[in-house]
Amino acid sequence: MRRTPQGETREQIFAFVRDRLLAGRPPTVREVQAAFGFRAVQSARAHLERLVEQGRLAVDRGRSRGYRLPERAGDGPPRTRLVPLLGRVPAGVLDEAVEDPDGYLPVDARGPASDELFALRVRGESMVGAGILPGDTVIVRRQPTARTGDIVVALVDHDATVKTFVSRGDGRVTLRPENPAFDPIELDAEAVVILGRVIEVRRTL
Amino acid sequence: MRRTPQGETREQIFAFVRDRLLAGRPPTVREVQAAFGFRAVQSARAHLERLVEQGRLAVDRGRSRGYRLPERAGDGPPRTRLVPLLGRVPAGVLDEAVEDPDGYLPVDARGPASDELFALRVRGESMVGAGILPGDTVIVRRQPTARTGDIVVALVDHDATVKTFVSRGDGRVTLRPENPAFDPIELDAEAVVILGRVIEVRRTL
DNA sequence: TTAAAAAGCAGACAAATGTATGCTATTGTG
DNA sequence: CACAATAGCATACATTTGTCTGCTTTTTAA
Repeated sequence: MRRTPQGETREQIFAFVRDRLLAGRPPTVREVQAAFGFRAVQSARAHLERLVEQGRLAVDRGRSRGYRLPERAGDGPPRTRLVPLLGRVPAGVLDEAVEDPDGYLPVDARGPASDELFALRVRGESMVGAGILPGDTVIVRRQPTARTGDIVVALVDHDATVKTFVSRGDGRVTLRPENPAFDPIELDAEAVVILGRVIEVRRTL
Repeated sequence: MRRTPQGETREQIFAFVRDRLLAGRPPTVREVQAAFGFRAVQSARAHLERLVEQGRLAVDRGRSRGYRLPERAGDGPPRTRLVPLLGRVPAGVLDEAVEDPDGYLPVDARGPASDELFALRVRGESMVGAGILPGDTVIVRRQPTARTGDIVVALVDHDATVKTFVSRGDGRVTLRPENPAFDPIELDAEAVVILGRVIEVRRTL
């Protein structure tokens, strides 16, 4: 029954449980017991219940491995989805490309439906002015239209390209690169095939 | 005993389990049973065991909620982890900041040392030249040292800042902004407190 | 056509797991 | 000091949950 200073063990228990939860592996009370060498289940349980009282943990009563991180007000827990990473988009046949992705990215998709998202690797330097570098990955929400200022993925000459969308009053649209070294692309509004809008940019270093 | 076409239900079960696992909430066999309206536990269990045979799921035998995503080498499904998003880092006490995060981000942590990650929101324009804009989120691997060229999070005047790390031969280091409007910071190598290295940059539009 | 595989049901058992009660010893505080 | 709060132990009990055996019906393939 060797004791530790007040609250110290509890901190370690919280860290332990938290790491387990972040790793997607909620622990049982007895796993906590074992991890800290308690000889009684209740020793672990008392700590856990205390953490719940303090609001640092939440719990599904009666369920196994029921301890969870409390959902902070406003934003709930991340709703992670896997989004297909497309190598290239062959001439607009998006559905086929989605069927055979290069891989999957985890995305916090609390907003839109998960099947309306896909990811694309950026080629070229035409968007460096917007902080989008070659090799970056963009996460795109599929939608056929866009508003001025949106960064979109559009089909130009049977190839997907990332540009800023600008709607002009005269029935034409501009796909604007964010790089003075590139020229804007002007098209008839009807001729523009928009695959979707960029909602996130990622870069792995 | 209404049947579904071969393999169809199994796909849905896999998607269900996968989503639960990605959300950090491994389901029980009976939860799968309930989710699909099976009248027998074994119906759900048979599907799950089949998915394990196929290598699409892994399982901790005898443990409750023991089904997991298999960790394949190479390009298997992403090993998603939730990484704490820190609002600010008060004077180097990183552990305390991790205890009370602003939220969590899903990260594909197939690489090494996935439990040493945290995320930070970038303030200021000092790194726009590297494609890191104000408001961007950086994902950081905790490490006390860095190599020249690494983009690091360092403590300068009790505040966390993102800069490019440059080690010079004379026992001093430079924290270099990637923006000509900012001046480099020079420090003694011993005086630099490096919190970690930036491994990913994210921007939500 | 016939056999094997697949999908599902029913019921039961055993292990894992959450929960409760009562106890001792230590620490902190008015 | 007295006393409450804290930390921990021991044991028991109830629920949850994983696992198993045997069965029926449909689909697939030899």
